[in-house]
Amino acid sequence: MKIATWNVNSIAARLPLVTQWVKDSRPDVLCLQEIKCVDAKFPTAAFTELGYEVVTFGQPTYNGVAILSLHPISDVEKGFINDAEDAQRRLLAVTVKDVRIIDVYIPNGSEVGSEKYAYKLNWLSQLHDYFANHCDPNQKLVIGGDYNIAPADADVHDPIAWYGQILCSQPERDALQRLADWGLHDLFRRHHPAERQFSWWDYRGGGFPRNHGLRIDHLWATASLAELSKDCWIDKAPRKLERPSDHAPVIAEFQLT
DNA sequence: ATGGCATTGCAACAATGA
Repeated sequence: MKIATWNVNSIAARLPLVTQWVKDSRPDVLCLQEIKCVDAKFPTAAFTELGYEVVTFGQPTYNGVAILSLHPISDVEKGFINDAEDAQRRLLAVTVKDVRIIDVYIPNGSEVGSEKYAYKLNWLSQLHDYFANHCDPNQKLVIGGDYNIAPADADVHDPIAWYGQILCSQPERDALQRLADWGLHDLFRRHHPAERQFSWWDYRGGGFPRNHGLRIDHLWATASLAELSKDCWIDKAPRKLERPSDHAPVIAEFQLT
């Protein structure tokens, strides 16, 4: 069973590329972020034609998450428990084959010290509480998404240039560590302890050809599910195509019936 | 210090991203 995550930076702009990748890769589950459209405008039919069930939690212009699954989806939860109606749509949880799957688009944070940075740290705190109060570290659970945090310097092309900057600052990394301490394991690192690979490259300044990237898209799993994981990898191929997302998909394979 | 590139909503360029 393959579970994948991909920040597509607008599903409308990326539809041909995403459907082609889904046809080629056939993930059992795909968590999408930044769909940037309302639910009614999500191209659901393009994926049901490929055999997928689709759940969306969209909003116009910014944010929005969706999950595609080849297997039946149950127990859909949208957003945090006490979110206001107009809250930013960044969290979507489903159950597929007894695995709790949580799709997140963690806020970017703009600049360290900014209002958006405070919002990001608060959102991360809410995410921790969501796990602490609402999930069981002993269940099979995976959280996939654009975390907008490079967990360590090994996840950064130029750690000196990025030192203390947004996506790399210590408070962000500490917030991520709190989630890890709840009981989550970085599947890419588990299978590739020393590899320097990235999942996002800036559109500007030839970021991709120069491999000026960060590893900010992740699949983290509870221990019982991590034990069943066979590998986790980043597929750079779609980043090389015409009109790509600035993020590459991340995929984990599990030994599940 | 700034822009660099891309997307959306709007119908020019501002907001946002990372």
